Amino acid sequence: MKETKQPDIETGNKQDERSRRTSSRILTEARRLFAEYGFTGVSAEQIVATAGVTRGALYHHFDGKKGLFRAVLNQVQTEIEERVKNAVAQVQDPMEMLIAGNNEFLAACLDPGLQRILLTEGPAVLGWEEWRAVDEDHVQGKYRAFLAKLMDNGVLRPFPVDALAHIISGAANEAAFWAARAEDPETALAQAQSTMAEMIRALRSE
Amino acid sequence: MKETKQPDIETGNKQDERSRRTSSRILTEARRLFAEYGFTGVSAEQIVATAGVTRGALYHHFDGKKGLFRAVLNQVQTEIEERVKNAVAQVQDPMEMLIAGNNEFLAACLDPGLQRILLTEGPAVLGWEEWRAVDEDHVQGKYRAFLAKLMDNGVLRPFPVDALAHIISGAANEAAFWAARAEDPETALAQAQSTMAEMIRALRSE
DNA sequence: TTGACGTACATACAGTATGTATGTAACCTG
DNA sequence: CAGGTTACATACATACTGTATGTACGTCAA
Repeated sequence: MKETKQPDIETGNKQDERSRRTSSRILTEARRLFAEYGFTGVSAEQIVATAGVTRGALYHHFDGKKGLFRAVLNQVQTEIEERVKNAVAQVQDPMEMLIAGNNEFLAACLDPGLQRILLTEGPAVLGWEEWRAVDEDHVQGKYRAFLAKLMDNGVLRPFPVDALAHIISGAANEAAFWAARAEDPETALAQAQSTMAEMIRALRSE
Repeated sequence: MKETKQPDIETGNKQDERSRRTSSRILTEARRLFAEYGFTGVSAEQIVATAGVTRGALYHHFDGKKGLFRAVLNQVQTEIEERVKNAVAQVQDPMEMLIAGNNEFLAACLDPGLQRILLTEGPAVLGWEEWRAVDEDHVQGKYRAFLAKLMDNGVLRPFPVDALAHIISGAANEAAFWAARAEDPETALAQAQSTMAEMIRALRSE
């Protein structure tokens, strides 16, 4: 059976132990290599070679090279979800939660490897729709729901919530690209964060 | 000599005539097929076959498959540049020029094929940097300069201009993705346009 | 006009990629 | 401890890219 997802907690026997180690090593190397060379820039053979196995193992654990990429993307998304969740939990004001989450997302995407997997390769390899579906499951879905709540509560002025969610998300993605490549990424990050924060605050009900 | 650019106006002799027809047909078919299947989803052989030539012609006129894609992207960008320029020329108020240009860009990107070439495949095939460089030559460069002017004139509040330009551009790109896939793209487009317009207006000096 | 040279391709070939089918050793289970 | 299952490795068929080479046609000077 091809995974792509974690196989729900295995029993502790020897085969499963071996399985997990192998698939985990493939996943780790795939992430490293995809991050550096992109999906088409690295061959399945190179990935499994650095992981010390053959392509047989890859096709056993994942649904081909594309399935492997999917698994890598899910891992990346899960990590970002965690970071954003933690950042948001540290403030109380709803408006500031929005901004804190956005700031943390931007900071996370400063890593060029993560950025390439998530933002550059993701949509091209999986197609925009599948890519968005993955995102929806991790951060975008909750983000949109939160926006809707803020509008219901009258904190934000009324906007078409889907449109607004995509606009902000797209802004953040591109800002992250830019910041990561700037001469001084840290300064650029700060500028991106403050500029987006000001734009978001401008959406408040006056 | 590999082109990628138009070969400056050829003399009207028979060979050049043949050359132009061949490269033009390859370019046309490449655009159609890249738009529908993406860069990796179509082989060079398929492109030249529908164009009625062989891969020899492709490698003669373009710098390989990637060079062909570059040429297609440039064509797409040139068309968008033209559309946006015309739309902007129809209004006088600087603030409205900004919004009119943005609206027109969003409308242009409703076409899924154009969208795929420009926004999905572009960054993945060429890398974000080269992709941005192409964009810079066509619309992004002028856009940024215009933003800077509006800030100098005090029409817009002061922002880091690079950050702001990328934020707005990224917002537009993602809004276009969303609108094109919405159940009702026309309504979604209108929502994306009005929402972005409101956000842009919120940047004015009060 | 003609013959030499350049242009615009076509064809052939080599290298590398992917997916699949099949083999096999270790493991687990009744 | 036999029989089936799991976790891979190996072998193979197919496809795609780039390059090297061949060739017919066009062009131009003598």
